[in-house]
Amino acid sequence: MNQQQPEPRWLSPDELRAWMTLAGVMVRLPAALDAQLQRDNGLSMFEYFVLSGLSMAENHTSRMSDLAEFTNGSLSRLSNVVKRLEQRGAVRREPAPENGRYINAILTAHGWDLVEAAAPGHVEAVRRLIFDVLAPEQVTSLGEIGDRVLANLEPPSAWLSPSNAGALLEHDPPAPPGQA
Amino acid sequence: MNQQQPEPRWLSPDELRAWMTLAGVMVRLPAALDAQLQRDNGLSMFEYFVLSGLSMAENHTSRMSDLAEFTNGSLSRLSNVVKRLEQRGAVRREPAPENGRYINAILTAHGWDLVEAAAPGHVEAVRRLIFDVLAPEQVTSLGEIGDRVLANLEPPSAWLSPSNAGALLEHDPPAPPGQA
DNA sequence: AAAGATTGACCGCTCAATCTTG
DNA sequence: CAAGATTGAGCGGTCAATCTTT
Repeated sequence: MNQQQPEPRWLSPDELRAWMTLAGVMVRLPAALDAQLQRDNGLSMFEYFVLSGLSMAENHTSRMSDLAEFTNGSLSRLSNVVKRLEQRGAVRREPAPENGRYINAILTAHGWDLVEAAAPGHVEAVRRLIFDVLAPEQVTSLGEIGDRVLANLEPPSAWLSPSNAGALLEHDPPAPPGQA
Repeated sequence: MNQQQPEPRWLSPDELRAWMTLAGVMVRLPAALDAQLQRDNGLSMFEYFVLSGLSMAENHTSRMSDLAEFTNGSLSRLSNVVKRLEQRGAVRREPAPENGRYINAILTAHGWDLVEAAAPGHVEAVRRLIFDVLAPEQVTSLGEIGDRVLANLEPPSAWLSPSNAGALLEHDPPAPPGQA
């Protein structure tokens, strides 16, 4: 006992500033995008990602687990959200033919209309809030930085199906609004 | 009527990838940092920012509005959180002497102990999850990118006191753990 | 028994309404 | 009456327990 713990490596001024800024972005940017979607289309960003993910998936169909991964959400959160989307007629669910444990979420025609209506405004907001203020090389840089950080970040335990990750997006989108 | 709406400017493949990555980071990074603080110190990141902000403020004191700005939170959220922190004995509140409309939040000795205990682990997590995987020039780049995006982002309406913004951090920190 | 998914109780955030001070 | 702050109702997310299919 009485083991001396190592002096913490504090952040340099540059790092501290970058971190404070990043913290601000992580809070305010999603809030701004959520506000736009909610106001114009009555959707949360999470709901939009669900519908958008399905719109890009083969046969507009995706297993709940894959969809959870795609949306960066827990399976239980997704389950709740999909239930509500189903009540709104935007999605339906059925067990996968090949294995009854898997549940497929399927975009309905009405769900398609919802994404299609929401996509332009959302993409416009993303463009205005992010890419319009960045130089092209900053976009590249942002992508690389994000990739590195994300690769170092395991899914917040209790999310996710252990086995097959990322079946989504491994083929090309059948059609628009595959935009995010 | 029948006004033709402009064809939406979709995202380029690079932009789309950057945005998907960023979306992942915005969800998973806060979750990871929250998990560390919760597990090791029983604090949410928001609570930590509150205590940390006070620890850096003059006399360990800050107006509720300034603190809300600093923490990127709504005044009402802050009010609820500070109430709980007060019940835990980490903070106390009193009206500002010069103007009874202003409420000052003040860090207690116990609150100081809490931040001091939590800071090393939190900073270590920030370092491990972000700066350890980035080259120095990427840190610079991240800071610039974040600044641009943030500058373009007004506070989500209903947050914030209209007048005096950012009284916090305009003087130098009295002491550690001023490390965010 | 394990994987995939769902459920419900708890907790915290949001929004609008309210209170208080100047 | 306006600015600053608080309150409470409603809603949505989390976590652990449960259900179902293999």
